[in-house]
Amino acid sequence: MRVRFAPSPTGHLHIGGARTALFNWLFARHHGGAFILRIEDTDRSRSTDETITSIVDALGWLGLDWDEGPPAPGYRQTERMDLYRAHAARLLAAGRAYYCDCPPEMLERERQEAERRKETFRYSGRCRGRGLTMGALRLRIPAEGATVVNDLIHGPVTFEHRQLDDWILVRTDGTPTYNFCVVVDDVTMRITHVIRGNDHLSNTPKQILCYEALDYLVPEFAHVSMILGADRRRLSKRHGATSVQAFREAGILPEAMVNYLARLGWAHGDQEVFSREDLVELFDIKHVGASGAVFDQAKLEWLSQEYVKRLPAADLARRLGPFLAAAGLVPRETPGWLEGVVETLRERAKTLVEMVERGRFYFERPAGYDPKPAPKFLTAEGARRLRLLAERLAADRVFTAASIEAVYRGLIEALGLTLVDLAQLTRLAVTGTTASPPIFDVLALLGREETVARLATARAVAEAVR
RNA sequence: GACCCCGUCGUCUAGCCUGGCCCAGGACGCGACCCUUUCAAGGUCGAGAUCGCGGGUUCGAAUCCCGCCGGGGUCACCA
Repeated sequence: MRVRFAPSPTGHLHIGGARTALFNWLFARHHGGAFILRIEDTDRSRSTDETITSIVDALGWLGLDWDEGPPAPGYRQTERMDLYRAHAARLLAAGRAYYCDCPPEMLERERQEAERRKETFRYSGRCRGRGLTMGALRLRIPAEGATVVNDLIHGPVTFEHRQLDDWILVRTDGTPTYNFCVVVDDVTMRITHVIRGNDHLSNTPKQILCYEALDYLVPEFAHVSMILGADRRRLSKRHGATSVQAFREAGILPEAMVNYLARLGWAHGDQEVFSREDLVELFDIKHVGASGAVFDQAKLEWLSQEYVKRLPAADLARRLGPFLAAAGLVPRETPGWLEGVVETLRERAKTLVEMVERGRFYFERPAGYDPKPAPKFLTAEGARRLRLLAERLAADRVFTAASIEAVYRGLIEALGLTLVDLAQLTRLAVTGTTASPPIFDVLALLGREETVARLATARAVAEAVR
């Protein structure tokens, strides 16, 4: 079995394209077939090498590796012009295609006329029997009968031939049209299953007729539904982030993206979390739903955190690296330190970006104190407590979460306080806010010196208030 | 407009082929409570779907049949 993903490089890889790519990849891996990447860059003006690179990067990030495709030559339509020419010649020689010299203005007039009569415009077939030797090349469509697309997701879909017209294979300037390229490419790449977006379903009968005219075997088709925005309209930039790149930058984990995309339209009973191996093993194109699916960022983020929670600390720490760098934060060199930090943050971050924000205080001193709780804690009494805390912590040689806790327990005992009082005061002093991971872990990670220094700073502020 | 696709909690879905186990199950989100040094995480409970609507078949329909409505896609010498 051979499948392909054929994006046109007109921008970043879109979420919908990513899902189509994923379904193709899963299908290939599940059946031990080949996954091919082909770049549909016929429309040169809109294609750039940057966008191709961007798509390739996005697929790489998602872990969708291809068995055939770039950078090997021959997988970009612009490199395959000879193939299209040869197939066009065959069609012409076999009488399955003919030249048409109807001027565009005339066709445009007919189109408007048809529109006025509230009819679908279809080419009249004026040049069918004229035996011209130049012009645009059109495919001769049988007038009678119907073509049925046996879609793996939708079941049989019938199209009457009278709804179709003799479409253009090759333009007057000699360039092949998209629908023709697709057929030639799929056929010459020996694609057995065409899994693509639902928006191509209507084009499929035209393509099938072309396969038949070429006397080729028709592949199987599976048309995946569209991804919709909250307003149930096709997902677009208007709905916010839609490129894979954007989610990557937002710190979503790729395994979450893959898991989420797979679950969007496909299900395996009640299971929600699937490893890549699970997906490869369980994926079945027949269980892909036929209806459109609304993209739900909240659920994606939930899944992302599921992976944040279960990834090995070292792995997570490594992945956090680029995000820390982007925020201008530098982790300590101490072996295991960043892993420890990440360990305290994983239960409170859905994305790597959120993890950086929530853990910022590990890397730099608080720029200020949260104005809401500050007046409550940074008082004369607060200053006294901070002094006592700093004194006792400075004397703690081991400085582990356990030893620090002992210091706190001892002090609340002596002062007749509860742990919250001291914990929140410390949080404010050390992180700038009253929400943080378990405070003893935080202090242990910060180290004795840094902790004492931050307590001293806060104490100075508290005393100044007085 | 024509043709084609789609229509189960707000959202993703299971169930539909092979009617009864479904006065519809799970998950996200939402609410409450528990746990608790804060925030989370976790646990428990809850609200939430007359299965798009209307007919029919049947002892019985989300599941089968017919009609309708709503949403989307395609109708280019664009891809």
